[in-house]
Amino acid sequence: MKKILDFITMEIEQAFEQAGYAKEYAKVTLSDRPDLCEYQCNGALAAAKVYRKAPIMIAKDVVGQLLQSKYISEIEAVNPGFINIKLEMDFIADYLKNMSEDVSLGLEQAEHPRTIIMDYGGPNVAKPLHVGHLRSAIIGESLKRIARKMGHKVISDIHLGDWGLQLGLIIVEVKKRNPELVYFDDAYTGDYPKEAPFTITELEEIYPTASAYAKEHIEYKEAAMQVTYDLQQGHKGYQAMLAHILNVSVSDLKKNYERLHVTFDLWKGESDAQPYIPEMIAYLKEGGYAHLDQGALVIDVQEDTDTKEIPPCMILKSDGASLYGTTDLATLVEREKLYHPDEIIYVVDKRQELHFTQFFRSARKAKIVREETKLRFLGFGTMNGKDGKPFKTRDGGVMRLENLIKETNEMVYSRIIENREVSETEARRTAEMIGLAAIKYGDLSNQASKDYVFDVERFTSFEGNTGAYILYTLVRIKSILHKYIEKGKSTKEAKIGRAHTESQRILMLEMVKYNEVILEAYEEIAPHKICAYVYDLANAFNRFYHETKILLEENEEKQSGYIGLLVLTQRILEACIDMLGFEAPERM
RNA sequence: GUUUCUGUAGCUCAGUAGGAUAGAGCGUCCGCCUCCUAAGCGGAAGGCCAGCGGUUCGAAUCCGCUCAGGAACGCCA
Repeated sequence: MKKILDFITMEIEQAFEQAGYAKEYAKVTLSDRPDLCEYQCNGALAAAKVYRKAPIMIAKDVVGQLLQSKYISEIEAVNPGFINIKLEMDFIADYLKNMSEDVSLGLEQAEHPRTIIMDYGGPNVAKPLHVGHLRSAIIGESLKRIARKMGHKVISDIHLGDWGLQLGLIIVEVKKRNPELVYFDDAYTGDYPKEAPFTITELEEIYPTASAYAKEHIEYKEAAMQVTYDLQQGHKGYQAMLAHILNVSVSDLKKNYERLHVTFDLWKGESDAQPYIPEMIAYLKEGGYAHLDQGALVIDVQEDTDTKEIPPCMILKSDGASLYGTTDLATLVEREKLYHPDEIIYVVDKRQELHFTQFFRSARKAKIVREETKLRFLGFGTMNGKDGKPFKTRDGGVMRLENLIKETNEMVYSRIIENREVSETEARRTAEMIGLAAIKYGDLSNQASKDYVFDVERFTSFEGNTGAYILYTLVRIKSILHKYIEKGKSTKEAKIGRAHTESQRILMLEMVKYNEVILEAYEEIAPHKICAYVYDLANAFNRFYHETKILLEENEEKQSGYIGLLVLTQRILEACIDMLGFEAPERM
């Protein structure tokens, strides 16, 4: 379905041409003076220079062409040269009718669906999820859902951190504690046990212990580096150990991501890229893309237009071990081979930006990706505490994600039982839904690239621009529709008609924007635009709700129109929050 | 040091392509439940858009400088 703006722009373009001006000036935008008009065109102001004519004259010429229109009810040229537009009511009503008849609510489906790999999550195995992982998961999940709604094929990959020194450290520590295990017996040739020699709880303790110990004891660290190297060279016992670490860790991670309603199509990790590395290194050397520098293998990525020095991308350390640049490139080799993506989006902490420019340039230079493959880096900002410093627990430690969710839900729960009389189980279940909405909405309503303040008090408050407000609006709609159906009426027969009041018209104008808002959020990889929209829509609805007695309305046609609006508003809100990654309860 | 991001109401944030009177929420103050969930709605106060200069008919937005804060800067990821 065409966007509402397309219809109007089309007409205005025609008018510009008929009046003798270039149609490039016919850009129509939402009005920023809603008291004066609904849409506006500022093209006459821009055109004034070129045509050496007063902008108001141009505007008047254009308006003169548009006195008859299917879409526009009022159009006016205003000093110094604005063109103010109000829409035809029947046109709005028809547009909404068409939206409700479409499964995708009139959202234009991609003509040529792209295959997009979304790389987000990126947790380390053997380490519990903490708040640092929250943003990547929330933002990435939302982008995935938005792109899918637009009709694209999205493959999400968690890209586990399961390679590198951390593995060596874990293995060395396990060896220190249980040297008798078969994994450490080089003479052993049999099968390795299926059961892991540790639980997730133990694993979570092993890594920090080892890491701390390595800082104090150089020979321990060297042993870990050796083990890392051996692992990378295919040491059987260590490989088996890695499999255990992965198993234990992944099943725990799955549980936690599920709680966030975050899912991945692929649970690949850095280790999966390993098989591609030797061949890739050979290719990079032979092609002359990489060279030795101070003993390390690097790819130069400096470009003439750079204002700063970009250090080369390091492929192999001087001891021959691979590092993150290596695995990232090798992962790209695999992705090209298996999925042939049109686009890859990395949702990663913005502090890694330099690494990603190095890595992207290397990939391009060495032709590891096709020229038309788009590589995008969405760097997100830090999640800070109320003090403006990186989020910590009360005693200054790293906050585990589990605990953050638990605390949020707890807070929401206590607010629910303050306000409503509900059963314990319902209150708990509702608290989980609101809690998730609170966290996600709190995060996504900020621009991803900026740092933001995570304030549980504010996010879980039941007032103002919060996730709970959106859910509450939905619950109100559901409640009315429920009662309407209880009266024996069917919502399916409801027909959207002309607006009878100002608040109804405002609501309808808000609904009509859905299409363009989602497209914009997709193109700019900006979920916060959906948050802003969903808030405006909820606002417009609540105002309408307040002024309109829907169930008491006696005029059948009016009531039918109201119900039609409610049903469509519900569908739009639900589609939006689905793209944000949460859902609404039946009651709250 | 170099590079880069950020600076908008007391606080947390929006601000669409350079356009009309810079918008929300929280907090403060004032109204509104005999009526579909008041977790709501209406209203008021609150701004030199960090500062200075430039481009333009017109700047929060573009350019330059200054100030303040954050971040990155080859063998960690």
